[in-house]
Amino acid sequence: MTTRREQISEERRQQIIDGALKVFAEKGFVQATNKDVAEAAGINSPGLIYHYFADKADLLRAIIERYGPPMQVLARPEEFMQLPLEEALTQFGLSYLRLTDDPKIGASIRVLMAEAFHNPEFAKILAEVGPLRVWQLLADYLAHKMDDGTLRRADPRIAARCFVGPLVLEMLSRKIFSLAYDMSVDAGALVAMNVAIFVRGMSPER
Amino acid sequence: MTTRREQISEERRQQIIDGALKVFAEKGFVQATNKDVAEAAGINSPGLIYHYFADKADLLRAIIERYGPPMQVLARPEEFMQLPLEEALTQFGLSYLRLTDDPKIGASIRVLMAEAFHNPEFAKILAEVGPLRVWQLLADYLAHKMDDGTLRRADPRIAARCFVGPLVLEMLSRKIFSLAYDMSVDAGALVAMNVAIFVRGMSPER
DNA sequence: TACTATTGACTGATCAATCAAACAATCGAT
DNA sequence: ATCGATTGTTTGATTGATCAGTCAATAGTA
Repeated sequence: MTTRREQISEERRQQIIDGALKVFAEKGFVQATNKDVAEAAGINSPGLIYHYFADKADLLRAIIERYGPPMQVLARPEEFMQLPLEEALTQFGLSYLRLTDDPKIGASIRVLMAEAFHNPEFAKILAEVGPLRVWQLLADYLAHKMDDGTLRRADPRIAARCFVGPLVLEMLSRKIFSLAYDMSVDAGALVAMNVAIFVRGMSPER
Repeated sequence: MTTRREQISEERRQQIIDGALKVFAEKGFVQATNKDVAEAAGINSPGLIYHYFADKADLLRAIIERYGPPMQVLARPEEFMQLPLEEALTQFGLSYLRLTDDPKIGASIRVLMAEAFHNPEFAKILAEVGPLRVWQLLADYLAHKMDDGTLRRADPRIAARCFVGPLVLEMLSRKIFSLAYDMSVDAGALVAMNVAIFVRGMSPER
């Protein structure tokens, strides 16, 4: 049973996580001060943070747990493996780009990537639970489609990278680097074109 | 005429820039201390840095001037525009990936990208002098090839992104994130496959 | 009353930047 | 050549600011 007190306590905790996420995404983990976090979280004292979290790094851990990017495609890999080619690729592309539609997930990706930049250890762990697993799924799917003759034979890992590259670039430039201004390219159009090029480019030779 | 004194002075300056580049690439600009820089540069006092540079940010400026990524393709745009399709794309891809063969340029890209993460202002400037200009060149080339019937009609900016994406992803994961370990993919093979897919995928419909 | 939540003052550490003094090279005058 | 003056280089001690984390006191709730 959760008492009223535990509820409020949980809300406060969440409040602080969100404040930290906002500040970390803007200024980076190192430059964000506890005072910044307290202000963004709407609490009056930086000291209170330490009632809920062990230290600054613990805040980062909490952000990962709360907003670590999920990926819909990954949730049902067997289903994904059965989809026809164009549908699978389009769905893959769209869910990849839709990841950052939730600003909080977008912000958390920003924070985690920035952290990975300075910390190879962390980068490795992050890559393994995130992108690498997803790309492996895609590589497996492509290998399957090569086996049944829908696609021409090639190294499926390289092929997967060729398909995923433009998606990563889009996410990176738009959401992470906020470079939306002059290269206003529709996400849907990008995915459609990327799928079209890839499917034609990988169709079996005749 | 450069006196012996000016020579030594210039060497010291360079020494400090290299030390700073090393430390900034490893720990990030904010976390790197002047003491770190002095040690990496092989000088005995952090105070000396201020004899050669106005402040810490000035060190970053010096790194940009010294190691800001050049791009061979950009040097002779007219020549590039005249190349046949596969050759142009292959050359473009290889020079893109070769950028980071020089560890110092690789390190500087690391430093600048990490900085751009925390500073939208800086990100915009960096993007404009670097990637955006290169991608625009590619988009122009593709538009040209669409006009003469070598490629099918499409938005050249999106097409350019589809081609560049895998290259950026490769550079990012390999050199910037140091994720070389388990996905050992040859750069040449990646470029070749990316070109092949793109050329077939964008060839005119029959 | 007993317990938890909250505050803000405080501490100790770190670090960018300054500075005065020591040191070294260069050069002109003798 | 030698000397001293001048200029540029290097050092390490110091300063002042910032900030993560602590703590004792206070407010609020069951």
